[in-house]
Amino acid sequence: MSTDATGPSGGTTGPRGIPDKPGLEGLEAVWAARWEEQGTYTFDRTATRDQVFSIDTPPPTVSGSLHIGHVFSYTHTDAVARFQRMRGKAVFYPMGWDDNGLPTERRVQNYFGVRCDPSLPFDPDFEPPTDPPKDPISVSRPNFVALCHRLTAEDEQVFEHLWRALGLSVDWSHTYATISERAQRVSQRGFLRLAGRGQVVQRTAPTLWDVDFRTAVSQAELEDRDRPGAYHRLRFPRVGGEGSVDIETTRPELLPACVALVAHPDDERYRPLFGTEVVTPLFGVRVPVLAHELADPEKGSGIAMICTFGDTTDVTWWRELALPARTVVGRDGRLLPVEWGTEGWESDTPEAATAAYTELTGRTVKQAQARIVELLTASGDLIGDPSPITHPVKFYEKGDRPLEIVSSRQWFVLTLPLRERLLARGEQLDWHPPYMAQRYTSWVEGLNGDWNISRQRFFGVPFPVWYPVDESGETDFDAPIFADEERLPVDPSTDVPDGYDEARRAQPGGFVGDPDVMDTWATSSLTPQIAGGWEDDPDLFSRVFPMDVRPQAHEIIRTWLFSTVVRAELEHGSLPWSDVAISGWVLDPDRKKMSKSKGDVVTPLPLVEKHGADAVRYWAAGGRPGTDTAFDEGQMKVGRRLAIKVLNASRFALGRIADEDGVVTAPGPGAVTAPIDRAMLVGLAAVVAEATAAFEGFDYARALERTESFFWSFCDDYLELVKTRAYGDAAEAGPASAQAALALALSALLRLLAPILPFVTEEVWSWWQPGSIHTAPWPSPGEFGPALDATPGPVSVLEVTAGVLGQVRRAKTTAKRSMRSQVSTLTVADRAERITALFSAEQDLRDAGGVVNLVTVEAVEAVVEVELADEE
RNA sequence: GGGCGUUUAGCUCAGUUGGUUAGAGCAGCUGCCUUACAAGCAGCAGGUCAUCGGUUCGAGUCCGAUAGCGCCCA
Repeated sequence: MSTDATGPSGGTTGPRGIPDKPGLEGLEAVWAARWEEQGTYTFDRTATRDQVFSIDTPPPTVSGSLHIGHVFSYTHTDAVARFQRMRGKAVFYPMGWDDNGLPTERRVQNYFGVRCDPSLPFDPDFEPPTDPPKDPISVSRPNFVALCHRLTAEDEQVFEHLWRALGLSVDWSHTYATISERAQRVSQRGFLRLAGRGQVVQRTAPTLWDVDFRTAVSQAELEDRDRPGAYHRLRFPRVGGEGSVDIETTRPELLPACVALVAHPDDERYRPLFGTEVVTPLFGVRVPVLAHELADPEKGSGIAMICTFGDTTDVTWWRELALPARTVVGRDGRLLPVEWGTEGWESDTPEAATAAYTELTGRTVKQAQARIVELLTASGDLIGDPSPITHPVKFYEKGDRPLEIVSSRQWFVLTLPLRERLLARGEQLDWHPPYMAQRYTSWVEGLNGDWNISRQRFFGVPFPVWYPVDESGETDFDAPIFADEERLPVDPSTDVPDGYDEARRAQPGGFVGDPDVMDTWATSSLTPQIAGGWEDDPDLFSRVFPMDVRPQAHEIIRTWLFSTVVRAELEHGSLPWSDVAISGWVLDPDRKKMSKSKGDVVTPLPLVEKHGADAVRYWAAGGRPGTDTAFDEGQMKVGRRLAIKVLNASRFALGRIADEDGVVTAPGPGAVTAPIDRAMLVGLAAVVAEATAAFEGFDYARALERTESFFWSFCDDYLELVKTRAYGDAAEAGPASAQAALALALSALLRLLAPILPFVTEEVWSWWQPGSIHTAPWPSPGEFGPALDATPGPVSVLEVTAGVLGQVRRAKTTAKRSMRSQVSTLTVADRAERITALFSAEQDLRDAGGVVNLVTVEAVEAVVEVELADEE
């Protein structure tokens, strides 16, 4: 035995020989190190685009917790990557870390017990305390950002360790981070290109605003949550006419921001009022009664007040009906001071308005609502009691209080004009599974605003923009000073625009930097450009872009997928990739999504250690594309058994086809002459074809299922049937045929399983083959040689023989006899062609079943009788 | 409110263009030390294919409705 006990070592890659007692223990560490050392997964930069398979790997949020869902979806991608590599593609499989943005800020705040105060100066000696203090320490923005970088670096190590243990075939030399200098440069360059083409503009506009995080959020980050509320019926007197109009609102505190009433154009009740005016209670403001189709006649009294701004419908009405804005809610979620009677705040009764509004100023919207209800009740303008309802309220997906809509200056990517082009791009994409395209389509169709990319946060990519400050100290936002592309990345809070010096920062006649950072999606939407070296490495970019596939989960179709399509369309006039592979979720055994709050999140690394990486991957690969899958350790045990079976079956087969040093002694494909051996290879060829087609369509689960099913019957039936013959002298035709067929089948089966079970297949491959299985050619039916050329008979010899063998086994089991016991007479009645097939494998059947006498009878109906020999 | 997916054995899931008696694994039960594997092997049992209706010679499969579960959008 030439194998040394320490396993593979550097240098040679020849066969290592067959171990006496093969096992799965430790394969992950051995092979992960070997792959790294050998550069097995290194991207071949000389390959041209048509020879490349490029993957836009999802960068995991490193500040989030590792969970089993990561293992699940990344395994899917890795299986496809490995298949494509074996098909001869140069696979571009980078890894990214998403460390940019709010999740990291939150984690840093909690982990170190700090809070960012941008007004503080940088403290070069700052060190966070060992234990986070109860009251957060205020630190400068540069100190805060440094802590973010420190923590994410640690988090990335944890992820990388898992990915390596799991055997992802990533080229680690192409790793990026979304806050890295390169990602910042790409993000800023992308922004400048958009600005140069007028596709991103700055404007003051109604903006979804989280009052706790004090930042704008985009439509894509919204979620509806059902919250209790109440309809308040308010009475608006008519101007110059008799009577009044009652409206119902859930936001009575926004009455001072009311700019109009609105009803459906076909609503007979309100038709006569269109074009007339009413007066707001308490504040005496004249507002028009208008018509718009979005007013719902069924809702409340069928007529609503438009406020600036209570919800997104208000924004639509405000824009389409060209209404003025009266802003009352500030960025802290409290009511702003107002001077009634001045321009924009005209009132018939300014003194009364001021008196009422003074009661509200400075209060939160919730407090203001309680107070205004008291005021309206006292004035008699609130009709009846408020009627409680439950209604959907818009929240920032990471937020705790309902969003407000405030007017503010933000950068918007103009997505609304792109709607038709984006829909067309969605149709050009190959979706796996296809029905996921619907999520994209309905999202694009439902777009109701441009994409706000400004965020009033600290840890992110800054805008490469400054603004001039005029002689009176006012910032001129309409004349932004853009950074030169050559300087990127820049931080306008510390860098100075060309032609200025630092002394003029925030001075009259000087400049100020844009204080905001970009939405994380403004960076993540450029992952193909960041990973592919856009502009920084044009040679690489031309070889990998547009990419082949974006793998991702379905819940971020509206964010990540959508925004990536937008950026590629605007920047390159193309799709960012040809295919998108959507993975499902991991559900807990109750079929609910696993969630941290429920405490049922499963940490993956212990599972890998317990069952082995191949076993965990086997479970993951059982989840079909797009389908949610229950967490099931039982499936991991099944996977482990499969891996062990691969070891044992290989050891057995190799004992017939190679010497103890792993040198193959079996004859070539031309020696396969026995009909049963041919039949086995014909079946295997069909599996190869099916698995290949499945992998090409990103259906790793189907490929695995077919391969696994064939492999088990190969072990249980074929190996048992040819066992005796394969022991024979290779100089004879029978043994030679069996040995040649075993060599062909084992080689192909190992390669078919390699994308799912990379460790055990590599281990076995190393016993008798040079090089890595993961760069070996994907199997093709052609390699089975002339064995497939013979016209297959009407029935499969293997199927018929295995069927009869099964009957023999059943008889022995029923008689509670050992499988070794002899069959004195086996009588088979069957159709002529099946009898003929059986006879072509007669000796194998006799050997495997211990059959002494074989009697056959031609019959229409198949009957097998088994007469067992007496026990000795 | 509109849409997408899903419902098959106790559990997890296959079931391709409609075509014998609906399959597999796990769990259960009964056995077997069989020179690759007891971490194994052989066998048994277990299903009104969610419900109702329709098309068809024939429906788990196609069509329509209903219900449960999950999700997307408004």
